[in-house]
Amino acid sequence: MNRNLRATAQRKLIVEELRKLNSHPTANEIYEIVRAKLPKISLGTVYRNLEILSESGLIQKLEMAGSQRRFDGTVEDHFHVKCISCERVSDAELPFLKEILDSIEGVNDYKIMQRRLEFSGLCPKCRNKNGEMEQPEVSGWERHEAG
Amino acid sequence: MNRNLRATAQRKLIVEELRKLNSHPTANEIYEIVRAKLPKISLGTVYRNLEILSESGLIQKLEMAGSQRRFDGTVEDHFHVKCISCERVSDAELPFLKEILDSIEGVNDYKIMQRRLEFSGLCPKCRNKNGEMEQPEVSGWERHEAG
DNA sequence: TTCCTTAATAGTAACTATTATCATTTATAA
DNA sequence: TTATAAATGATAATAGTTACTATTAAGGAA
Repeated sequence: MNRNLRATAQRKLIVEELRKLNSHPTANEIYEIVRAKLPKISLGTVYRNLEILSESGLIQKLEMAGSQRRFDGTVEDHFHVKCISCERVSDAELPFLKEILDSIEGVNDYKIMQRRLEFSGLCPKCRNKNGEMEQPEVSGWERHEAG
Repeated sequence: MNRNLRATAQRKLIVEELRKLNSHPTANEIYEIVRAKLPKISLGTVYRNLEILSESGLIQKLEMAGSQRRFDGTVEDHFHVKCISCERVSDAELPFLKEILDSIEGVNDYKIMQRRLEFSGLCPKCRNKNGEMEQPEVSGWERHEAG
């Protein structure tokens, strides 16, 4: 299943730069970073390599709900927290929870192969700026009786 | 925060049809369904209403990792399981886990406001068709020492 | 009831993130 | 050193979603 990956300059640089970061950049952010050293690299090459590299298990592809795909130079399985205000993503180590989730092998007759847990909220910086956020409320014609 | 929603035929129909289903249709699938009764409705109207209705808490917007947005006529908070083969999404009731997750109010100095748990795997139908799936393996120049 | 204001609509264009295509270049095994 | 197939850069295409705009129609006030 593992195709033979050639060690191209572009590919090596993408892995190298990604491993330097502990942020979780998007394909486009990675493109901007590697372009500093390899100005002729194309965005398509970045996308293609991020895909191939994550398929091969060399990097991790993060598909967070409702947002753009991000990538992680760290392969170890961990959870993520996303700031709903500035969109940044941090790692969350919660071994206790990881163990509980991994023990769940079946739900509704599905054979479970992946468990994804993702928190979102306000990061320390945005928490100060934003104060509190208000909740929407239901009213009017739309209310219905029972679920 | 809750704007005054007018009771248009389009809006009422979208809510009504969505509440009939226990599948989790995409915007386009909802468009096809309501078009049967309101042939002149436009896709933009469907998108706009799904957005407004979920902001108002009348329906639920599901942003599953790596896939298209889906909608749920049920507002009650619950988890989902997605089939990696046919893409269909089912509900998962796991009150035990829900309680644990809700008790987590902070991670890495983030103030947690939402917890999303999402399983994926093979649904009963696809499990029979597909048998087992293979794992990718790492090899070659790319290996690096420690994380 | 009729009128008025403004939200909502249909139709369409635009946009964003991602994938595909293809002629050319280049890593690597023979 | 050369042959070959993987990878690249440039660009077009696609999918899903959002924005725009002239027109229609809720729903409160007169």
